[in-house]
Amino acid sequence: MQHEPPKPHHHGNLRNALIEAGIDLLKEGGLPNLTLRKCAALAGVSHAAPAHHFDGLDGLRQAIASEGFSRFRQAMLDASDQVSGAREKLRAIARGYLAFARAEPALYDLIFSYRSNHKLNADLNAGTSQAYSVLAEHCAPIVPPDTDPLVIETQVWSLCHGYALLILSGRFSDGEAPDDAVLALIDKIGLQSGT
Amino acid sequence: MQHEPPKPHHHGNLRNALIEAGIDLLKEGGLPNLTLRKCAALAGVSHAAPAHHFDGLDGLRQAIASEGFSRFRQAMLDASDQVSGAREKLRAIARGYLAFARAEPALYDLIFSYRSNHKLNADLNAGTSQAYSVLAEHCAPIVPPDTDPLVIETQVWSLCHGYALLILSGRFSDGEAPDDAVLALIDKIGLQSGT
DNA sequence: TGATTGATTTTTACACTGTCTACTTACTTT
DNA sequence: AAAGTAAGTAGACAGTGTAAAAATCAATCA
Repeated sequence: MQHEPPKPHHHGNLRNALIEAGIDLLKEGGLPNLTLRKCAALAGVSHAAPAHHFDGLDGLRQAIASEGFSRFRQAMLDASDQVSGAREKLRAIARGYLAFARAEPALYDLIFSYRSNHKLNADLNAGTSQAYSVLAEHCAPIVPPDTDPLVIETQVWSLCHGYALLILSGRFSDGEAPDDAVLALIDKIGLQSGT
Repeated sequence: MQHEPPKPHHHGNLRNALIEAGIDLLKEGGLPNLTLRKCAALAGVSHAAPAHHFDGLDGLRQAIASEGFSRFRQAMLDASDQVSGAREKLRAIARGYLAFARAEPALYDLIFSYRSNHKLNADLNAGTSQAYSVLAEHCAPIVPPDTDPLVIETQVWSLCHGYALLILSGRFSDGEAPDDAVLALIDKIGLQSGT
């Protein structure tokens, strides 16, 4: 039995290198800049290597999206860890959400670019579930007893998602996006309406 | 075989025909199905005609997006006209918003696919402004005296936009999307927080 | 050791796309 | 009627994803 680290081929760890190259391409030129051939060139392999590794362009995008969801989830968790209290943590989640969208707009675009008709692989499905779990767990404390948690989660998620996309669309000048005022609406989610 | 008369060469209203063909392509296969060459074939012209007319693919997409914004605006107005009262009309706007996204998902994707770096032509700019005006005018009555209208508008817009995209992502099974419960949050926008 | 085997990677080829240029047709103007 | 301009065509080119072959590499086996 060799305990030597495996040295697969020309390239040490082509799969990860391709994912990293793909993320760089996204940063550089957005979604349309992520092509199999550019990714191959950036990783120093032949143009057909990525397709074989990920079973086509969609597979590469799903692999990158899976990594993207992992980073997205971590951005939310990092923000949550800096405060305490249910509603404070929920607001922090929202701030982490927006921070990720602003820091990695193209990656954010990619992970939310899938529509219902797409068949997602296991990795990407797990990634989305784990990211959604973070949101759901932070919503749980503010769900009123007679309310479906899905409704509260969807309200929070919709507000963050929609606002993030309005920011990315360029609607607000730099530094003029009214984050706090807009996200203040989160504090009204889950409260009794009438009183 | 008769002697074929020379092709009309002058398509009556090629510009509109191409926009219509493009919308059909979107319905059929989503954003990636909208190509200059398919659009040309569907309109019965040579493959380079659309590029000449719209100055490239991006021009065609902007022209279609402009038409899309017009229909989007009309969908909101139609919904608003069916009810009366400020908050009722605002909720109706939201329902019209969702109805359009569900009816024309690819067109909805297209009109919101532009990022800040894109240079938009005059038509598209006007289209976005007119659509936003409908929202802003319906928000105006619920803006508290000491609040920036932009905040209220952004809260409503974010909620609708985010929720529409969650629906299109396939998160909810057919007929199980909790529209009313989620949009109930609109009723809490613009209210004094404490009380 | 030497050969085999199976997975990786390259090579080669093809169809499709946007764009560019030259060309032809149709209509307008003088 | 002639010239000129706009509209649409035809062909070529580089870039793209994909599929199939061919070549390379690492590990195993006799």
